[in-house]
Amino acid sequence: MVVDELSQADVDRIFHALADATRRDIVRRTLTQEASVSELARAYDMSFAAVQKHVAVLEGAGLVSKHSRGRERIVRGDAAQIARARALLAQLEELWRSRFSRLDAVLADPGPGVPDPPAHP
Amino acid sequence: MVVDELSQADVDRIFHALADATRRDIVRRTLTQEASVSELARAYDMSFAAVQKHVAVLEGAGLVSKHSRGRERIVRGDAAQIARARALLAQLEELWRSRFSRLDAVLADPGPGVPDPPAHP
DNA sequence: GTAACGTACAACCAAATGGTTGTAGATGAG
DNA sequence: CTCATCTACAACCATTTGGTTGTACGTTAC
Repeated sequence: MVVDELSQADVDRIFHALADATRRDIVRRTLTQEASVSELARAYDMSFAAVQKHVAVLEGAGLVSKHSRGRERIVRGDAAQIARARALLAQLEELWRSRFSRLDAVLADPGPGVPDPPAHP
Repeated sequence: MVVDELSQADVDRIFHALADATRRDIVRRTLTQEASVSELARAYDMSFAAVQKHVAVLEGAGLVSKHSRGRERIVRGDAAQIARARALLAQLEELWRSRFSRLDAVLADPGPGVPDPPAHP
């Protein structure tokens, strides 16, 4: 599979979730070591509820998952979802590398530096 | 340089700019072939001003650049900025792959393999 | 059992977002 | 010159976002 099934709305959610420094830090942290929501909340200068909301945004984007452990909710970063986002960007770059394959532009505009224009009888 | 100088606010802008399907499409389009703002505007079901705003967001994030050509403003996608965003995601993934190397007890990290576990008498 | 902890969720608020319309300035075409 | 085109930008509006506080509930510790 080149890019697995991600709707535009899914991609919207992923990039939106990554467009916040606190959320990126939560992903970074929970990728290396899972943590409870309150452990995360202690790390940032905002209320518990605010951190809870950030985690919810990340979870909605599939960038972290939560599971229960006693009374705690353990948050774990999902590297696979990040890999999907990276693949999307790689696709864009690939599109750029192949930008000259649009040959119909050549017909209208031979451009400078074309030493040997094709003769057409 | 591993990651060139991008402030957190820069990264915020890049991912926020990518968190919209119309904007991603503009990037896709202008990566393969540059286009004027009005050419772009014709492609979407919204006002010229709305497209103009999207282009401004992309430009603020460094994902496209604009230059004048007569009375037109030509928009061109910037693959280098996309590469930077991709590198950030790659960094996160790398962090994940090395998540077991965090043995903070091991101050002088001997690296993977741990050939000689310390004896404690 | 009771108290403390961890979480969920609602209600509220200021600011940002994404769209609109309208106006005005440059530039190219006839 | 005159007119149409392309762009910039302001003003406005509904919705979303990112934060707050407060309340309620399940779980662990004592």
